[in-house]
Parts: sequence; structure tokens; C-alpha cells
Amino acid sequence: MLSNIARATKIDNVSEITPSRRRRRRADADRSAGEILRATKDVLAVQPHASVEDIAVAAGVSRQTVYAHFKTREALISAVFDEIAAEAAAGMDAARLDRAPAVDALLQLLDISWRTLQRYPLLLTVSPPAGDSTADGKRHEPVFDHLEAVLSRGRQSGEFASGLPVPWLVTAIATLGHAAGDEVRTGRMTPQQARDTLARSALLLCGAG
Amino acid sequence: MLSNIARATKIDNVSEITPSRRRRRRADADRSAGEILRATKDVLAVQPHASVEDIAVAAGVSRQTVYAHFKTREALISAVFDEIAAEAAAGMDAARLDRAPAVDALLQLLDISWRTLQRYPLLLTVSPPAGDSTADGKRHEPVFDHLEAVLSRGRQSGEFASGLPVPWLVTAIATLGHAAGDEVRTGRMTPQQARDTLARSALLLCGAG
DNA sequence: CATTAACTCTGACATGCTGTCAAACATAGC
DNA sequence: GCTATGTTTGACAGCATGTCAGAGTTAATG
Repeated sequence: MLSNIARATKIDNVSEITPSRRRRRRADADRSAGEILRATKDVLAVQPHASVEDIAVAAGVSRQTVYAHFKTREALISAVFDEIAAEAAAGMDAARLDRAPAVDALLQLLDISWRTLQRYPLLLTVSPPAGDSTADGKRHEPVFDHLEAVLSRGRQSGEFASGLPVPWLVTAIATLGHAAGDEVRTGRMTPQQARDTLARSALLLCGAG
Repeated sequence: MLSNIARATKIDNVSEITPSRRRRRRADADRSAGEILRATKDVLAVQPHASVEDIAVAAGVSRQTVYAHFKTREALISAVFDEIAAEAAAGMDAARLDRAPAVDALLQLLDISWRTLQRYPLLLTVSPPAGDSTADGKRHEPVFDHLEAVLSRGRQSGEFASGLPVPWLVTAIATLGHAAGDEVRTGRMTPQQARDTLARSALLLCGAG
């Protein structure tokens, strides 16, 4: 995980080319990058338009150090989204849903995603940099893959019979998750209501209502 | 409609207080405000992060003139969203769906919204200023009201039986509309596919599938 | 431990955008 | 034609992003 952070940063030990001439990455750097990412999550959760300076201060680091680790502000935010997505995907891996009935597995996935959404409020207020190729299909790939796997399985087993294309179901369910989170954020639903409503909506879309 | 624009602008004829001492608003101003709104739609559709200067140039007007009509960049974008919402709402009014079966009415509403979304690509790429009270519940109110009315009616008539709360259905369907538009924008669906998929999804959520 | 490379910090700078102000100028309304 | 209303030009402050250079620290290595 930490090595993942290191690999994502700007100051990158490219020693693979000239194997043993260079020193190894300093522990400082990892700690700084970690602090910056942590601070970014915290600050953006409260202040979605926070400046790089704000984040740097919260991380106990100078603004220029942030730029030493992340090329641009967008790259920083991208890294945060990547990290969160990876965390959620790891939770999904750990849940071992391969054998469970698709309906149960789907509900489990929703639960994990839901908790991630509650843990990181910035997911609802900060718009992810529309950087890469398609919209933001690439960043959440690890998460979406889980969802797609379960949906495909449920369709083949006959549990999901709505006939809607699986890729659309992935998008739709993810989108509804966002919307449900927003209902909570704006106080129009309790977390409990939102969780249940989201689950029911997803099942309806899948044709398992 | 034009008077609505005038009322939304900064330079506002407050003659209601001192009735006949002041001159009436110049035709210039209306024309400028109109051009600016038109240009904003055009430019933002292509370049979602366009500057006020870019918009001013496209409107054939100086940057300061833009600020003469709209307090801030956000206010300008807000006005654009308002105008588009009003246009869509007007179309919904004109459709006279009060008597039609709720399912048909819902499909009509989706169709109108869908065409609006296709006509104004900026709706998908520009995030609306989260200004007012709740998220963006106030701005689209005219549109959402139509949707809510039809959904409530369908529920009472027994056509919609999913049991999901009507306010949530409004949000969910609107959100899915956005998602469907995005599928088209990114080339993952043809407009035709997206339209059908959206309709089917909405009916499923309503329990009319 | 001493060396040295890696990292961070301070300060300064260029650039671009938003928003404001003032004064000269143009034009539509009366 | 007079005059309020709009527009333009030009200038300005403030703030944010991103870059650079140089001095100062700190961790890895032998």
C-alpha cells in the first residue's frame, strides 16, 4: 500500500534503470505523501474548494512540498480518489462474495460502498477530475469490476431478470449511491432510510424486487 | 420571459418604488443580457471551464458588461440553469399531461427532459453552483414539481407500486437521466439506447415494469 | 560517525482568473 | 436635443496555481 503511494508520487525512485547506484527513497517522503493525502481528505470534506495552501498547512508541510509529491492540484485529488477506491475494493475482496447468492452479494457490495461514502464525505462534494479517457470510468474500475461481476453472475443464475444491460446497471447503481448519499448530506433522509431505499432501488433495477 | 431575464439581472429597474420619475430599462440591456446568456450556453458546452472573458467575447461584449448584468460568474451560470429549467418546465406545461395515464405522462416527461439534456450539453459537463439552500433542489423546482405530480398521481391510481418514497423517485429518476446522458456523451450508448434504457429504468423504479 | 544524496523550506516570480472602480464614450428614451 | 442608462477602456487588488533557485535539514549508506 505504501509502496503504491510511493509509486504514484512525483519524486519517484527510478532505480530500476540504474539498479544500485542510487539511494533508496527516504522515509520522510513516504510520511509526507501520506500526511498530504490524509490532510486532503480531511480538508476537502469540510471545504470542497480548499486551496493547495490550505491542504499543505493541514498536512504540516509547505505548499511547495505538496507540488513535490503531486504534479498538480488535480493530480492530488486524483490520488485521493484512487486511494479511496482502492480501499473500498480491498474491502470487497476481503468479503469473498464469489459463492454467495447474487442478491446477497449485491447487498454486501452496496453496504461496503455505502460505508465508504459515509466515511469520506468529500466523495459527495468534490467533483473528481474528469481527467483520463472516459468520464471517471477508469478510476473506480476496481470497484466497478466487483459490481459487474456480481451483476453478471446474478443475470446468468436468473436472479436478476430486468433485462437492462449490465454496464448500465453498474453505472445506474453507482449513481443512485451518490444520490442516496446526497439525501443524507442534505438532511432529507436518515442514513438508515437512505441505505434501505438504495438497496431496494438497486434490486428493482436488477429485476429482483 | 424577457422580463424574467431583466428581473434576474443586476441592473434592475426598481421604478416600482418611485413610479414615474425614472426612465424605463433600455432595450440595449435586454439584448446584452440575452446575448450573454446565449453565449454562455454555447461556450460552456464546448469548454466547461471557460472564463468570463471567453464568454464575453463570444457574446460580443466586454467582460465588465457581463459583470454589469450578473454579480458573479456563479450567478451567471445559475441564471443559465434557471433559464434552461424554465424552458423545460414550459414544455412540460404545454404537454398537458394532467389527464393522461401516469405511465404515459411519465414517459412524456422523460422525453422532454431528455431532449433538453441533448440540446444543452453543458448540463452534463458544468456542475451547477451549489448555491442556495439545499443541494440544487431549488433551481429545478419547476421541473421537479411536474415529475412529482405525475409520480404522486401514479401512486394513487395504483399504476406505480414500488413503495419507494416519491421524493426519492424524483431524485433517482433525475439522477439516472444525467447518467444516461453521460453514457451518450462518452459514446458508450447511442441516444436511442440511452433513451429506452432510461425509460425502462424509471418504470422499474416506479414499480410499473 | 561522516558523507552525501534526498527531502523540505523560504522567498520570489510569472501567469491567469475574479471582481471592482473610475472616467470617457455611445445610445436609446423622453 | 437633453439626459439617464449602458458600454467600453484601462487600471487595480486579491487570490490561486505552478515554477524556480538557494539555503537548510535529515535520513541512508559505507
